[in-house]
Amino acid sequence: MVLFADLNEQDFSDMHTPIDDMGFVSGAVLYAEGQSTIGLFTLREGTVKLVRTTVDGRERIVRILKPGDVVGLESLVTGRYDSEAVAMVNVKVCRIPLSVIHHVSSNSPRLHLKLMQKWQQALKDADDWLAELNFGSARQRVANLALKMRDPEQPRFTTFFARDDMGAMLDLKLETVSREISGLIRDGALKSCDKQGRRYEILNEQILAI
Amino acid sequence: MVLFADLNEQDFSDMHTPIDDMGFVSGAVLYAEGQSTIGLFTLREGTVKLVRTTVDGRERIVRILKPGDVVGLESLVTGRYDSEAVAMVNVKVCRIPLSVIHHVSSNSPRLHLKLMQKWQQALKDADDWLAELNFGSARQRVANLALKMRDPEQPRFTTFFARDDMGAMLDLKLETVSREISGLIRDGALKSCDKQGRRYEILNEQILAI
DNA sequence: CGAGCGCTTGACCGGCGTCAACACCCGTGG
DNA sequence: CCACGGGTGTTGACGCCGGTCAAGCGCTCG
Repeated sequence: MVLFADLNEQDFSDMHTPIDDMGFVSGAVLYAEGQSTIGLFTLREGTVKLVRTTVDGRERIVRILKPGDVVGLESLVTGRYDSEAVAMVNVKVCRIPLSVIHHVSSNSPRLHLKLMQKWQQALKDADDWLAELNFGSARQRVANLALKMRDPEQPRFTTFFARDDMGAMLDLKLETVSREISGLIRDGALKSCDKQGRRYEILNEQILAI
Repeated sequence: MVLFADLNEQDFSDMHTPIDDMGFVSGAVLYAEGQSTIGLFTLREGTVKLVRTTVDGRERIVRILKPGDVVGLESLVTGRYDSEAVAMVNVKVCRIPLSVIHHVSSNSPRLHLKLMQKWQQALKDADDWLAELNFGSARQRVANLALKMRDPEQPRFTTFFARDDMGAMLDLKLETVSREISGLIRDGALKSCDKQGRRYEILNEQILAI
């Protein structure tokens, strides 16, 4: 498991509350911005977007979580969620009550370390997101997203999202995203693999890296 | 102190390594991106910018740290710094060797909690930075920065930075930043207090909040 | 087979970037 | 005390990138 991989038997025997295996369908909301905590989630399958709504009602995607990430980490400290979490596809998660984390982490240095690593990773992801995806021309943003979303097993392929989601990630309008993708295809950097505009093959990495 | 406020005598007696009180002049580099750790810093006075350099050589300011914040938290986990830290004014910091943190934190739940709070705050700051300052028109970005940088004691006043630094924060060119500030002054939202263009009085909060 | 949603493409316009000149502050040295 | 020079902030002119509005297409699912 994501958080409990390094625990020993003593640690496990300290847990009394059950841990729920849960599923959410695509588009389902795991929790809302500002909602008081119902525990934290470890993501087993699928992708989750963290969304913030600005005062003027526009939605901004601040991060994408992938399997192995923890969803709602901040509620461990504040008891509230800082953003909305939405399943981007059908996802599988484990819900862990805060009481379990609090109880075990005060006794297990191993869970402590794991939590620290999750915090560090989340912060790095956030900074990467800002530095790589929200800087420079529209072309560069889309290209960087393509590189960021490469399939770990098959690096020749990359997967995109719905165009308005991509716009909310990159601070671009969906039309601009669409145009830039078309441009990258024309320039021979990408090739479309499906008809829904999600999966692409990377033909020329150099062009994307500019 | 920032991290050790809640510790008891036992915790303190566990520390053997000295903690350095240090100062950096404006513009000095506390550490470089990728550098292996020399400990973490708690910021006592002044402001520090965290800078990332993109592959094509442009600089991006990912966050501003203020007194009470921890500088270089990530090195606690990875042993390296994820970004460059630069003093924006003359600053005073405490340097804490990692060995001290590691040793005390495995014995003190109080330090544990403090660290967790620092991680949470840093992550929230990062997400806020993205959602509030890097979204929308140039005018909105500058206005949001003005609100974010209000003086805690005298909320009527706010302090800006060098124009190119502001550009690196907001992903704007320095000329655009300058123009938008002038625009806000023309519209009666701000009033310049000094001749260097750093300190401004907020005359109309409504205009800034748009 | 038809309706609806999402993606693409086009035309046009405005906002921001670019390049340049200028103003102002400040430190330096005569 | 003033003259000078460099650094920083401001302002202007102009062009281009990306936003806006709109139409059209193709997929998917009823």
